[in-house]
Amino acid sequence: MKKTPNEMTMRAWVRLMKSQHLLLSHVEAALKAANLPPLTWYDVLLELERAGDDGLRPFELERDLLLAQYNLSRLLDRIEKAGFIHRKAHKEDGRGQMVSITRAGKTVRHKMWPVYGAAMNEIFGDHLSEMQKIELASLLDCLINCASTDQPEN
Amino acid sequence: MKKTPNEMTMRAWVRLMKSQHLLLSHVEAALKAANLPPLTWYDVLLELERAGDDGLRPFELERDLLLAQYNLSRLLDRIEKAGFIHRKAHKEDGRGQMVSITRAGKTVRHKMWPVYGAAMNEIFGDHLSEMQKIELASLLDCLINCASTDQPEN
DNA sequence: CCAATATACATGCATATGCATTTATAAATT
DNA sequence: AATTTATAAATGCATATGCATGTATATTGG
Repeated sequence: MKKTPNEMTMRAWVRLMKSQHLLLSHVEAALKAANLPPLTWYDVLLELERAGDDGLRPFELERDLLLAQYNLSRLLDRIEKAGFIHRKAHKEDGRGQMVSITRAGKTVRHKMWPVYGAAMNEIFGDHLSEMQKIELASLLDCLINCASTDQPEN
Repeated sequence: MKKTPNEMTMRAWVRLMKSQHLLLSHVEAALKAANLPPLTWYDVLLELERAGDDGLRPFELERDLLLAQYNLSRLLDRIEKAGFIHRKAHKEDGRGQMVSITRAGKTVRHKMWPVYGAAMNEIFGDHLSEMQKIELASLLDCLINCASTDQPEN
């Protein structure tokens, strides 16, 4: 069924790409304006904060955040260099490591959230009703599930 | 009204980011697997093909494609180097130039479309009904309009 | 007409991403 | 136990992106 998309498919596709781009740029710009790290750092820090003191293995972060392995490896380098995470060798698995958030990491994440959240509301949350958000989330959820099951990637 | 987003806002936000990421990766991977240029090239080539023989000014492309100026400048470098576009000085505006698509550019765009289209259908089009696509497009359209009017960027 | 400012585009430098490969260890197979 | 295969993570190299600034021309306002 390798057909070419119909009109409505293309319209929805383009809007999805464009809206995401606009919304993400807005939030990134807000963070930058506040002299805070980029959004990816927030995602990592949040995962780690939720994971508790033991932290997570990089490959777990990789799956959760949909990041490529080499990409995450270097992202962790940067965040570590900034002092927001801590890496140590894994006790049992000699190949691996444990990544945990530091106190400074928690602090910066807490400083990021109001900026992130406000920007999210401003560009997104405030423009849709609760009902619309539910509909949107449901439509996208369908896509995400299909994509995750159909596709080999992740 | 700098409030923190509510639960539904966050759910919808995350899904929007995640779905776009999954869908886009799928299409990019399909193009790469077919030894074709990335999606951005397609967008540029399509705009130029639609624009006709005279082509477009870079700043017009910039607005249409939501690309940063310096970013577009280098993108055009690469596409030009590949022989898919042609740049020449603008006749009246000494600062500017005209960018037009070459025959090879048209050819490659035509080769890209079936791959792009098939991937789009596979990961997106085929998983939503026409009605759902209309709903989705409409919801996103609202966001795009708000973002474009609210925000200074573009 | 000329100085000040704005617009169009390019570029040096830092950072980020992708790809392929490498290193190290673990698990599985014989 | 030795060999193969799989998994965890890092890295050299190419490409892409962002930021600030540079260069050239155009426009505006005195």
